Amino acid sequence: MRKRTIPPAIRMTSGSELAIALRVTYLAFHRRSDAAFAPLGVTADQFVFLATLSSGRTLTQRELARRMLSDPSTVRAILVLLDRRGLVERDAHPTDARKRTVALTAEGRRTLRRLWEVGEPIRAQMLQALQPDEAREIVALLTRVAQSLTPQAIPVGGPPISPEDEE
Amino acid sequence: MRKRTIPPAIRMTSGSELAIALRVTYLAFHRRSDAAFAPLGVTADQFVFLATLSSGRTLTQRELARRMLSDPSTVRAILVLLDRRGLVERDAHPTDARKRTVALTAEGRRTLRRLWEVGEPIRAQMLQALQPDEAREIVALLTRVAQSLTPQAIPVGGPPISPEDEE
DNA sequence: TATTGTTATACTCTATAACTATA
DNA sequence: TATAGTTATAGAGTATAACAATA
Repeated sequence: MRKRTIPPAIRMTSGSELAIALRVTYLAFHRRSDAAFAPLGVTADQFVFLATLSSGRTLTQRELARRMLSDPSTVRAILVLLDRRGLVERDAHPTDARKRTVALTAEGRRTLRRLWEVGEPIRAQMLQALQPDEAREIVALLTRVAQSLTPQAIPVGGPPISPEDEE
Repeated sequence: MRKRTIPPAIRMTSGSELAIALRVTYLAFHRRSDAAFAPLGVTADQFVFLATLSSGRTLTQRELARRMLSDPSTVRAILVLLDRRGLVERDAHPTDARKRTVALTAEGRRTLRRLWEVGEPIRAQMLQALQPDEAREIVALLTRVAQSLTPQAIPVGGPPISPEDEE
């Protein structure tokens, strides 16, 4: 493999290159995921909801909305769909009658397990394109970029529990 | 700065970490862009259409659909919106009466210039979170991941001209 | 008064299927 | 027959504003 004739330090990366790469990559991933999940009647976005609900303690809709960086009415719309499919259950909150708790049903958990399975090849394919240290690197860099865009510094959604806000 | 006690080589990066980082970062960027473009009455997705139309030669709707990795009817829906706003023009193809060419209007070009301007701070903010070599690195890694997901190997949308398919 | 969730409404993006016109 | 584009239709995600119930 020959050395490039232009030293890499000279070639500046523009913001739009990063924007395009980010967009193309995410969209490719999102579409592949949607296609893989479709036979199970679930979208990629809905999968993220289910995965979020499965990790950690029971959430209220409001907490879910904050966690998803979405509007409460958006969250409700998606929950209604998942409810209709019997994948989540919304119950009265034990101590605050305004709130509703959201939890996976047994079928929701079963479906989620299948979703993790059918999504695995896609994630594996992405990882195979990278060396282990490159995979660490891209996650670290993406995380830095995400934080630079959200000054409120929401940690990049680690799976299970985390010291919860209040309540 | 102290060394980590766990050598980084031991900690494997999982596919879901990459998936989450990709999603969170893209969504943050997309939402920020939408908010910045909203006063101009254009969405982030529409901006990508306009930018694609501005670079290189005139396209037909079909070519645009392939370029955007979208369905022709999706492309049409967006073009109708842009047409209504007076930002694009769809004319009869000179030699093939089935086709329609799509091009920016003068106002489309003016609006696109403004969109580049109002989007610049967001792209700059992303870049500031990275060293120049890191910016190159993340673009390269994202591109590799994107290509691993799209076996048809569509090059990651470089701006202007490229040796076009056929026609 | 502030908060949680719902309702009504609307817009964008997405895609499928049936169709027309042209090549 | 195959291709370019349209139409009709539908569903998913998004958000705003007005509202009811509760804290």
